[in-house]
Amino acid sequence: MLNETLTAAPRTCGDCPIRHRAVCARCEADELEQLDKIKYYRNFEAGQTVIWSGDPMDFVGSVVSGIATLTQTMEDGRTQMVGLLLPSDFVGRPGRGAAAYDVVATTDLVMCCFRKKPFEQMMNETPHIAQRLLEMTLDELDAAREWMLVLGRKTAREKIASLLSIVARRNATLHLGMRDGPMQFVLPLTREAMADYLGLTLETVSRQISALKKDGVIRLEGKRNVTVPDFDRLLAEAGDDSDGGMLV
Amino acid sequence: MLNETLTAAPRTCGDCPIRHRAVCARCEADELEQLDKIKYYRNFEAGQTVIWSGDPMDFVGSVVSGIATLTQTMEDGRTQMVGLLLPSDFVGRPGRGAAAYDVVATTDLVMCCFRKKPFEQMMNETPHIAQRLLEMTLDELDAAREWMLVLGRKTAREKIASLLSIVARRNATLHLGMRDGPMQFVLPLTREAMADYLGLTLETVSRQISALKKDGVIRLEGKRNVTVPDFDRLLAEAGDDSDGGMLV
DNA sequence: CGGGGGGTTGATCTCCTTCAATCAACGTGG
DNA sequence: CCACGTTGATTGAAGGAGATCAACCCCCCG
Repeated sequence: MLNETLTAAPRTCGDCPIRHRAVCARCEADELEQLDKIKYYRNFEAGQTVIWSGDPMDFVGSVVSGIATLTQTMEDGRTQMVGLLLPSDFVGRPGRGAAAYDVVATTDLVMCCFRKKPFEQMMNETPHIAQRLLEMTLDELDAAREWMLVLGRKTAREKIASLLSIVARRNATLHLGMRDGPMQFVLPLTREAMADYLGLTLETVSRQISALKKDGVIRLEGKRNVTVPDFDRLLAEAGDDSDGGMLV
Repeated sequence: MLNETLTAAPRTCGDCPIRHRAVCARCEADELEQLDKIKYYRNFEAGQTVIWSGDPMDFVGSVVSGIATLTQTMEDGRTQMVGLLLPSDFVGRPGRGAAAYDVVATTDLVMCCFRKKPFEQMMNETPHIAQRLLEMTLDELDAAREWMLVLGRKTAREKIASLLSIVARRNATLHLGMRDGPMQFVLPLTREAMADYLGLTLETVSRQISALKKDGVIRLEGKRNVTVPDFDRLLAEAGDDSDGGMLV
């Protein structure tokens, strides 16, 4: 359960835990070699800002381990998370000079960065990268649209249940396709981060989590360790149909 | 002002009003010829459903003229719009067998459809299509994220102002880059569609539009014709900084 | 003339926010 | 070792923005 994230950069692409899921997933050996020449690792501590919105970006890259958030902020300080970056997720937009969002490390973070200019050039030459990036972007677009339903139409309780089910599902697929029985996982977000994700206040998040606990939908050990005794029940609370809207 | 949309399909790709902005934008003459063999036009009347979520999709395509909406619906009937499809926008996801969303024609609609299988094959062979689709998908993702801020953190009044400013801006860029002076445009959506877009009820939409009118932010002729005397004022009401968060 | 779709407006209710107090865990320095 | 501050979280009380329920209008069309 622990140690699902490395804390150090892998030595070579062969060692890389995200080798088969990141933007480089489809690359051949020679293409990896090319990428290797323009890549470098960067480490961030929990809480550190990776990029400020509006700053010039001279790199793009992948999350190797740890979790980061993508957020937008209004002048008066209201903030909305618009992306949750997990290992293998891609950061940055080829062709864009400045960052559009704040990127903040939620946990300790390792990123595999590519210098932007040469990466863009490689994209034009080797279709494997562009193909994979298209696939990943389409997936993100689907996730964003799913989230628009959550933000626009779901109640606070449903929002929390939706977030929990998403984290739970991701955890299950990560850890060798859910053995049935109660699922357990660690919430990677503070109450405030959850509120920013769901368009709520942190007080409401806290209240609804307590309510779900009281109603037996989830169990808690400490603040972060969640157990879901009945996943279908959680999905029902999220307002999803029980097959979970699988799109594949 | 009128007749910005054709009501009939173009005869050839050369005539096509979206030739330089759609998924085929980067194609060479020979590639267009190839596309021509797998394409066909379809017409829909206002209100008609183009695709039902969950239905098998044997085509993908572009909006040639008219407007369509992408919506998600929960079992109890709550619906959230997750995309507004304007001329040149792409419909469908290569690689996916079934539709993930309802697509409904808001106005009379002409679509340029490609049979899915051969289109997917062309995508693998000609990078121009995949490149353009990636670009378009990244733009859509940015739009979706902008919308997540609107849905999650803005007030009803700000939501309406945001929607109006988006429609206004699109109209301005379409019609030869805003001559300054009051902008005018036609709202392409009913109050109910706006509500579905913004995560509100149609009553709230109506009230807030009335309020913006009373406060002089907009003027109305009939229900649909909007005049914006001071665009910066509208942006301020939307909670955007006056440069409009340009990302380029 | 009747009917229906789209829109506006009013009254009431409710869910979530706001403001505020309290708590537990943790680290730090005297 | 204990007082103190900090950070994340919980809980309570009060208020408000928007939902809900409902009446009504306008206009087009059969």
